[in-house]
Amino acid sequence: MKTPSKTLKVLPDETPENSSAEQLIDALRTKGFRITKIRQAMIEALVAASQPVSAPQLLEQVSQKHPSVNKTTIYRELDFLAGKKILSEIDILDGMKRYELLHPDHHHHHLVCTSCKDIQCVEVPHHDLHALEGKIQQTHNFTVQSHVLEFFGLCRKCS
Amino acid sequence: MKTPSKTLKVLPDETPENSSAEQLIDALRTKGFRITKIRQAMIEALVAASQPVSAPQLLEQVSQKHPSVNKTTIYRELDFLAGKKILSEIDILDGMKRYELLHPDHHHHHLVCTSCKDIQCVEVPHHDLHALEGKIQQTHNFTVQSHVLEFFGLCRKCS
DNA sequence: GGGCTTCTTGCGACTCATTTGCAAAAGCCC
DNA sequence: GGGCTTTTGCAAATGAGTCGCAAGAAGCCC
Repeated sequence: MKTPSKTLKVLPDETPENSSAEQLIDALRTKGFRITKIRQAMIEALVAASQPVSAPQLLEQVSQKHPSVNKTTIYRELDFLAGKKILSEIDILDGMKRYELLHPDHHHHHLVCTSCKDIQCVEVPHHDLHALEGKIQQTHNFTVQSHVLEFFGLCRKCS
Repeated sequence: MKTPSKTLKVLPDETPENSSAEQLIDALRTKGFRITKIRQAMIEALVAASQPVSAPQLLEQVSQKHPSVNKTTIYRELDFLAGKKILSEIDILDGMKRYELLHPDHHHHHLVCTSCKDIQCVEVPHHDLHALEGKIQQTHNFTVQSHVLEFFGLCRKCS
C-alpha cells in the first residue's frame, strides 16, 4: 500500500477519459440496460457538469434538448445511476441533493462557498480518515461503510 | 502544539449539568427573552433527547403536553435557539435537519447507522482536521468556516 | 391587579423537492 | 415487424420548511 500524497490537489474540471459519456453508456448497454435519449442526455449533462448538480438543474438542462422530459424521469434516472455506482449523492445543506460522477479510484470532498454556493472539489489524503475509521470500528463496535466530509466557508471571490 | 488524546471517547447520553433545561432557560431569561410554555417544553425535550431530533419529531413530542402547538412555532423556535448558539444543526442526509444541544467546549461528529438510523456521537481528535483546514486555506484560497464530518455504517446491533 | 409594549404563537395558505401509481411509449432482441 | 420489458409522462400526493398577519401571552411599570 502506497502512501498517499501529502499535498492537496485541485481536481481538474474536465472529466478523465475513463468516464466519458460514451464509455459510461457503452458499459450500461453491455450490462443490458436500455439507452434512451433521456438517459443519454442526462449522462452527457453530468459528464459535462463542472460542479455537482441538483435534480431541478438537471431537469432544466435536459429540457433544452428534450422539452417534454418530466421531472419524475429525472429523479428516477438519478436514482438508477446512483444505484449503478455511476453517480454519488452529495448534500451541501441547502435543502436538496446534488449528484456528480463517481470516480471509483478516488474519493473526494468539497469546499462549499456559503456565500456564492460555488462548490470546489478537494482530494484529502485518506490515510488519516482511514485510521480514524479503524479506531471507530474498534471503540464503538460500529462498521463504517462511508463518510461525508465537507468544508463550508468563503471562496476566493467571496472572502 | 500539544498532541490531543489518541483515543475516541464515547460521549455520555446524559447531558452535563451546565446545559440542563433550567440553566438554559435562566440564561435566556437573563438576556431578556421571554420564557413561554412552548419554549420551555422545547428546551426540556431537547435536553432530554438522547439523539439529535428533527422538527417533526419535536413537534410530536411537544404536542403531547401542548396539543395546540403549531409546526411553524417549532421551526421558528429551532431557528431562534440555533441562532442563540444553544442548538446545532446536523444533517444525516435523510432529507431533514436535526438539532442537538450545542456544547461550546466540544465539537463532535456522528456515527449514523444506515440500517436502524440510530445516531451515536464520537469525539474526533481535532488536530488532524485543523491541520487539513489550514492546508486547504493555503492551497485553495478558501476560508474554512465550518465542516461536516459524519460516518455512515452499521451499529453493533445491526452488523 | 390593570394596562402597555413587544415578543410569540396559531392559522392558513404556499413553495418546492421528491415520490407514487398507472397507462402509454420506446428500446432491444429475434 | 412483433413481442417483451424497461422507461417515460402525467397527474396527483407527500412532506419539510416558510410567510404574512392578526390574536395571544410575557414581562414591566404603575
